[in-house]
Amino acid sequence: MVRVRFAPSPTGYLHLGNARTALFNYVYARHTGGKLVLRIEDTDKERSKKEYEEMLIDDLKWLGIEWDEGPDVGGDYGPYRQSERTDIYNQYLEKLKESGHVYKCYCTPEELEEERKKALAEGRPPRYSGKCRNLSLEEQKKLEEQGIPYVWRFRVPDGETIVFEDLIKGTVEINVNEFGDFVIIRSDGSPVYNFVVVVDDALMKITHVIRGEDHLSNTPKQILIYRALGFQEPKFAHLPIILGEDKSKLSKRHGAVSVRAFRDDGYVSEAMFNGLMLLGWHPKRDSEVISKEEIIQEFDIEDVHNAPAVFDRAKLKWLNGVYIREILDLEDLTRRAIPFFEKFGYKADFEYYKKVMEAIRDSLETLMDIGERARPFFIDNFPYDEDAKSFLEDETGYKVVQLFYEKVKQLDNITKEDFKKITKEIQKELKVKGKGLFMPIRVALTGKTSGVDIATLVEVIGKDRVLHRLERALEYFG
RNA sequence: GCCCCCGUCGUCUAGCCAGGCCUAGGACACCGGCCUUUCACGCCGGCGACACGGGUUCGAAUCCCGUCGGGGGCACCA
Repeated sequence: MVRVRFAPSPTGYLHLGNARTALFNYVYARHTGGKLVLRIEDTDKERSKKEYEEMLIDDLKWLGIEWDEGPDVGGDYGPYRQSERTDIYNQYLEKLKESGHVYKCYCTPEELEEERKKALAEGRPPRYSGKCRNLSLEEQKKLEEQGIPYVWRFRVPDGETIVFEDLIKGTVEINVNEFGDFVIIRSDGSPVYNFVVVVDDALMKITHVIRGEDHLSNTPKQILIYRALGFQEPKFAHLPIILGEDKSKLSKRHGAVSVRAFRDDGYVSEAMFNGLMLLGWHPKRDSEVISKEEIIQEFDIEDVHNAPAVFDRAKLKWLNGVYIREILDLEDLTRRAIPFFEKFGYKADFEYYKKVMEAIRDSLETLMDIGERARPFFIDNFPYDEDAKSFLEDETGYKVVQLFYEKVKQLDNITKEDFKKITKEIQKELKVKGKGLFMPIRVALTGKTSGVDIATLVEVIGKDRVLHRLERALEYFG
């Protein structure tokens, strides 16, 4: 049974990179019929916040990711919040003490920082010197009597090369001399990531660790701990990181990079899911528009591309448009669009929103575009664009609108068909066609030279509002 | 500085592991055309890449070596 996990630290919104990692884990779990565990890595008290955890969960759910075990749903391997697992970590720290894999280190952060700088300046890898490695009990006692705090360091065996098979990267070899004895318990007694991640993954029976490539160089440290504790190592798969336009790791500097931001900007979750998957993975067929179900069916972790990917906003936007105009069901789409209508102050009932969405969905890329494209359906007293005025300042144009007004007035109601019939009549009577015929009407009804299909517009807004707008235009340009 | 990872159109990628089917396929973007009462949508077409240099081979995008380039990591962060 495959067991994978997504283990974010609640230090902010759900970042696109993390979202993608979560997605790959989720999809892999579903593909293999395994389980996905959500674990909150909140060992950094300085940065972790409870409200961030809720936002994180909310964003994950919105994206369509479902987990089988986690802080909110429970499970057999909890607790799923690291801050609640302190006893467990202490228990395993004891084991490491007994086996002599760890020792106390009394060096101060200042001392270490100095060593670090010196090493860097001399072109050596900045690693811990091992100064406290062989302190005698008397020496330790003496230091403790002076009230000097200590951390627990893991004793790294000298010169060993750790080799592991990464499902994406292939064989990776790293010599442990690259890093010195590393801290696993802070001076305040709290455990550090590299230690807890191993204890948790092992105890939670994680079989595949799928995470960002930025963790690649941590892996040997973790493998050392797996071995020291006698745990079986999981399989590792390191996903290439996501880059910004400038090819550096995607961060806030690159603009909106949280799932929440895209959601607020009118992106639909299906498009985010699809789009994020495309960063490093590709369906077998040519079309890149692919549903969650099909992805789950087709996905395999070993098919993940191994080079970093630049996040392509334009493509995600296009994909979002595809979902809006071709894939989502009208009713569902309308429901999701309501917050956006409201945001722009466009008030109406559901049926009306639905008609509007039907009319404009083909021209939307994001739900935010509703502000622009839906305006003619809601705003009656609009300004006339400068470049649009000429159509009504033109004598024939003005006559077209006058005649159109007369004809609409005689109808009970106006439908698309009526509109076609009327304009055809005007065409004959005034001998105008094409732009000369439609533009004056368009400008009179919307104030613009471009936008939604006019026949549809008049049918949706109805006779009274059409008349009102025409009167207003005739008066304005008369 | 050291270590690790990576290098196919501007971008995401297919192909690479099992060398010939590749005068390198698709998608986004861009450009042009068509459709259309407008914008958009849609359709059609165009532009455009195997980082470089050696080797192995009858034959290399695919295998090997080197160079260059990019990225990540080197915390009492995760």
